[in-house]
Amino acid sequence: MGLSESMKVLAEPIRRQIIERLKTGPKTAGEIASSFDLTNATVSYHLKLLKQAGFITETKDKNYIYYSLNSTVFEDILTWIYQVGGKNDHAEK
Amino acid sequence: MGLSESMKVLAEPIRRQIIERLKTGPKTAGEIASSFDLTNATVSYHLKLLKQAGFITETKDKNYIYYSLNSTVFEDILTWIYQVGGKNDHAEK
DNA sequence: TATCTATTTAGAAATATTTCTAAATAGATT
DNA sequence: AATCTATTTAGAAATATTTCTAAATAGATA
Repeated sequence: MGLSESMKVLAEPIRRQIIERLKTGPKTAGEIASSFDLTNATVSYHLKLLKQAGFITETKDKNYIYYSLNSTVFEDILTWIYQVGGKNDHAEK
Repeated sequence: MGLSESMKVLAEPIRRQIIERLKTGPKTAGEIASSFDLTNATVSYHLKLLKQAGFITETKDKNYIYYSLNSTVFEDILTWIYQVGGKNDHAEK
C-alpha cells in the first residue's frame, strides 16, 4: 500500500526477476516457479507479496491462475525519487 | 553497489526520512539522530548503510562529520523502473 | 596532558523475512 | 464420485535486520 511496502517488495532480487519475467506477458504460478530454483510454495509467497503491493494482478482460467504486470504502481516510487533526487522532469499525477 | 542494495536501503522508512532531511543541506550525525527517536548508534548504523549504497557522502570538519545527499545514485533505480514499468521517456546513461 | 565531545564499533536481544515440507483447497478431468 | 492438477496455506527452521547498551576511537578544547 505505501512506499515502504513497494520498496521492500522490490528489494528482493527474486521478486524483481518475477516482474521482469512478466514483462513478456501473463504467466501461471507454475511457469514462474519453474524458472527459479525455488519450490512452488516459496514462489507463491513472493507472488502474494507482489500482489499485495499491487505490482501484479491475477486472472483465473480453468485450473490456472495467470499473473500479469501492473506497471501503474511504479508511479509513487518515481515521484519520491524525483523529489529527493532533485529531478524536475517528472509530471505530477 | 547493486540494485538490491539500493532498494533494500530505501525500503526502510527511517532511511528515506534521513535522505529527506539531507535534501535541505548537509547535517551532522548528531543533528540527524536528534530528529529521530533512536540512539546515535542506531542512526550511525543507518548512515553506514546509506553511505555504502552511495546515497550519502561524508566530509569531516573539526569534531564533526557532515553528511550530504548524493542524488546521482538514484539513476540505476530509475532505469530499472522505466524498463519494467514500460515508460520510454527516460534517457539512457 | 587530561578531559570533553561527536561518532562509530562490538555484541547481544528482539524482530522480521525467507524458505522449506506437508497438508489443504478448489476446480478440471476421467 | 473419484482422482488429478495447480496453487495456496500453515507451521517450523534458517537467516537477516534492526535496535539497544556499553565500550572504543579520535579529534578538539581546557
